[in-house]
Amino acid sequence: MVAMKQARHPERDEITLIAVVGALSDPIRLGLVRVLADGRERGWSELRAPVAKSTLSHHLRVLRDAGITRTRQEGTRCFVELRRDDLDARFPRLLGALLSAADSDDVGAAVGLADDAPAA
Amino acid sequence: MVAMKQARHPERDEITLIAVVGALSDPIRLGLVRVLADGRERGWSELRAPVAKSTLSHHLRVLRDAGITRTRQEGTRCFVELRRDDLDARFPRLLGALLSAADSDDVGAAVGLADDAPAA
DNA sequence: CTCCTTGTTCGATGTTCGTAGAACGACGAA
DNA sequence: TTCGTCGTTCTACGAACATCGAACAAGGAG
Repeated sequence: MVAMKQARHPERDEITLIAVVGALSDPIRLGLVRVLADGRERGWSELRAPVAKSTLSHHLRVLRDAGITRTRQEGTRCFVELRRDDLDARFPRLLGALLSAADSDDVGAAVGLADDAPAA
Repeated sequence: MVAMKQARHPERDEITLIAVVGALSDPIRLGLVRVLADGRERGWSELRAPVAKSTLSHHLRVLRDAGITRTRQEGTRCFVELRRDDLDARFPRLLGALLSAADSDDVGAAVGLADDAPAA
């Protein structure tokens, strides 16, 4: 797994609003964030999205580059989690308001968890 | 002024989160929203943005189409205002959190008011 | 009526984005 | 070692987007 060369995790202070909002303006990515909203760390394979795996990898990279998620590697598996603390520190109430709004609109409903994943 | 043929104002219930977030992922548009955040209605000529007038017209249309602003015509002049009530009703706390975040990042600082415009 | 101002629309251009498939590298299992 | 799995990167393509200048239409001012 070519070792994630370029994909850095921005520091908390490097997170910009435009990058965050831009990343969340896509239904798939917002759906992924909704799935991660319970704070639980998820493996790639638990995530279900109606796109090719290369596309999913791309979306997860955009989220990571924007500072919205953190990725951890363990052997060949990768895990993602929401950087809720950093986001709340940087932009108070933004993530909460966004998630509430996403729930009421049911944005990214096509994104979900695999059947064998632990429930929220 | 070809009478704004196609640019409709979506009803409150037609406003979607994705359209709102997508519209606000551009620094110029977010800057415009910041300028309008005081609730005051502004004329086109009061708005200062580092883009050509046709581009400004485009950005204002995107905001209008997303349901973020309302445009009123008076003779040849146009006026914009924020649809704060509708946005707050549709997505509680979202606009406030977004504006606070935009202030802390000083997003769209290049957008402002003309010198002769009434102060905020 | 004749300008002048104002904002929209059109056409064009260059860029970014979402998407997919193929090839690759790293790890684990047999 | 030989596979098979997993995720990334490369490459490519169409769509969407930001931008501008020019042309245009509707009013207002003279």
